[in-house]
Amino acid sequence: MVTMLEVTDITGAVGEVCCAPLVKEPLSQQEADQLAVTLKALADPARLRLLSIVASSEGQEACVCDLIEPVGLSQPTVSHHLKVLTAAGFLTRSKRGTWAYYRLVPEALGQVSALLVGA
Amino acid sequence: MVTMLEVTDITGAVGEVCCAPLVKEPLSQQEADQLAVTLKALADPARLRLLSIVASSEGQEACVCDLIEPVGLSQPTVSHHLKVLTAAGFLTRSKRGTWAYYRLVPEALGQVSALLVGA
DNA sequence: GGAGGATATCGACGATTGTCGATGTTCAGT
DNA sequence: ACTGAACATCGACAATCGTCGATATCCTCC
Repeated sequence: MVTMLEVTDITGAVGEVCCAPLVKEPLSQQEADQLAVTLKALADPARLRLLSIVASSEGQEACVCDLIEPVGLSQPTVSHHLKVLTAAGFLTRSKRGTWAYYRLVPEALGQVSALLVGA
Repeated sequence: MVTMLEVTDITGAVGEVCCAPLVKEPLSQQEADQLAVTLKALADPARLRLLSIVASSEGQEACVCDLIEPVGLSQPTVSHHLKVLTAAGFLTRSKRGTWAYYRLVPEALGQVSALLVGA
């Protein structure tokens, strides 16, 4: 069975669909599939909150321990959401000691935004 | 059972979450829920293709009969997706004779885009 | 008013998703 | 080495989603 999470180590799929303005010409099947995968990663309340918390932290990075309590979900669930966001290219992960720090990929949201509206 | 489609006649939820830059400050639970609903409407290959076909038609509108064959799905399924897009505020529906024409709401995508990146 | 065409709704089905508890893994300090 | 802490993975479960065929609704034209 092929699950979405198998693309985890692709290190971000946001940039792969490039410069195809949604409103200008019809999307191909592949373009639509790619963009849908990226948007699906964003289309969840918990992930949106996690992303916004990371984005508004100093250095635009935060460790998992600081994210669990604000979103009010279990640690495995938070870990899962962070993995999805990372696989989609919105976050990067770096481990320092026992802690895992997730940092925002600044251009990622902008690229999605550019795909929706014209470039 | 409460389904997502019961909000069909809300005539668009895109504008309701206003001016909350995702990257500036953490989203509240309600803001995240709203934005997630809107993004979920977008996060499907078939709907993205339908939206882009409508958007790139003359007058940015198209009737259902012209949409079925390009996306390669059954008529009920296309109808369903158009309803979701309309409920989310990306399309409007107007019936002329036997035909139903769906037209792009031009500002809708821009508002979502503005929510993702800074205003 | 009956027939046929365009679209919407309904009911059902398999597939995917979000969530959790339990467990595994890796690292720091003693 | 052992313990405890931080995080990831696993397996399971309920809920949601995308899709279809069948059917209902609405309109036009003869």
